[in-house]
Amino acid sequence: MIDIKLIRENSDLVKENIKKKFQDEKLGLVDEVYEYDKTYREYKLEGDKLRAQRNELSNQIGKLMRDGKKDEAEKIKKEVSAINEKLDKLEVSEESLEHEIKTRMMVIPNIIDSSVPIGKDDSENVENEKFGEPKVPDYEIPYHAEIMESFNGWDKESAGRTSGNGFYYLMGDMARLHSAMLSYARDFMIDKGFTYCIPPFMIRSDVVTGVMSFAEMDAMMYKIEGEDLYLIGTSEHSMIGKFKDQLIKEDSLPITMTSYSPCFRKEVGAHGIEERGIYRVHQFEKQEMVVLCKPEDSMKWYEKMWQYTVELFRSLDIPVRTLECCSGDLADLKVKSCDVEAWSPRQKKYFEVGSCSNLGDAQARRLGIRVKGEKENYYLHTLNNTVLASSRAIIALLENNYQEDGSVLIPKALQPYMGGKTILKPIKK
RNA sequence: GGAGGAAUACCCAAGUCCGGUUGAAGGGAUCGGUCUUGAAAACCGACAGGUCGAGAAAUCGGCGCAGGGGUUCGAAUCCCUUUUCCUCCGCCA
Repeated sequence: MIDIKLIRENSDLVKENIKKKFQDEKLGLVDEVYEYDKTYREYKLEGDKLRAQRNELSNQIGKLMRDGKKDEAEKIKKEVSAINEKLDKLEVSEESLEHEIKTRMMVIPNIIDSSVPIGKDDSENVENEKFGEPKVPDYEIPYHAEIMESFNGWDKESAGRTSGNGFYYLMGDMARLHSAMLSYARDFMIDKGFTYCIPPFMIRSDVVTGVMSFAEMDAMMYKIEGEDLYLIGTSEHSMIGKFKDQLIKEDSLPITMTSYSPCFRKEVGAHGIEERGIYRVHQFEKQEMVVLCKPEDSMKWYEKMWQYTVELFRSLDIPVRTLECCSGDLADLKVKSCDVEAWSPRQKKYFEVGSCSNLGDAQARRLGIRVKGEKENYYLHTLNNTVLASSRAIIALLENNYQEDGSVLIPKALQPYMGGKTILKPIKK
């Protein structure tokens, strides 16, 4: 959510931004908000005056009653009743205007950073930088599901029976590898000075609408039946929600956290669950990094954060690149975002393993996360980035460390978490 | 899940039964000063947070005692409701 002052003072900028995001259908909202807001402030001023009058007169009644001047009090009571009648009507209008403004403000996209490339959709995202040599061995790399199968490492069929499409059992070494990578990612971030957190895996609807747009909510979130609770799609949701309605001391910034959680996603829309394997699934686990900082520091943190993920994947011998999200592909709350993509020697292209985002003050404004400033209070900036998402990371690791004989080398960094094993040998070919 | 109790400002806390100069006593903390070589203590003084609106500003006004709603001329105070915490009981890894 943007600051309504922007619409009051510079609505052209807001419109320009909507155009950059190719959401022209939302252009009208800006003028609507402008007009509603103008009327709302008129009504509020009038209402405030009436309320001030009422307060004044009620006080008088109090005094008269104490002095025992009942008749005079009764006279003023009638006056106040008349004011209240006017107010009742006015307040209904005030409230409905407030509502109209809010619903529009909730869908007007955040102002994107000037550095964001302009483009319609994900096909126009821009490669920023490559890290590590994207090698293609001269033997064929099997599909990751087949590799896992060769270790008796997964069971899709049973998961289909228990839970349906989009779920899986990880077994044996694959399950261990999964946990090992998450543990390694956790320790990696702890070493960077981030605070390790385990948050609630379910959150209320007011938190959900605070951290994401309605479009994202519909496509992602599982609702618990009969309760005001949603399964989180990422721990970012609970970690940002943690600060809802808080006034934070300036000297406690930046707040840098690395959180673990399972992630549940409906994956409705564009791609859906169509591929076999564990590329796109309803459930995975993720180590996340979340930063709350002063507005002027958020871009610095953005740069740092994606670099941490790159560093982590490079330490696992996985080549990566960063892909900058273009304006049209950027979610409405985001100021700037890039994906970290891992190399797939099988597909001979990169695929997404993480996403780093600067949300500016959008989440803070929606949730009321403010900082006590020296002169005045302000909304802080929030950022989040994937450290490591279990399912995608396993694919990247298996493909990039696959040997011709079907074994998989375990990168040095991971060996302590795998009981010292240096290689996994297939059980069946 | 059942039965009780509680929620007041940065923290502690009075006020709630019995509605009216209480937007809120008192204490702590904080800031300034006196004293001191310096500090502490003591004493003196200041300061009450937040948010919305009007205004060039000084300033003024609305809201605001966990959230929402109601009764009333008027609500921290009465009623309903939601949430959270505490105690006890039940269930449980």
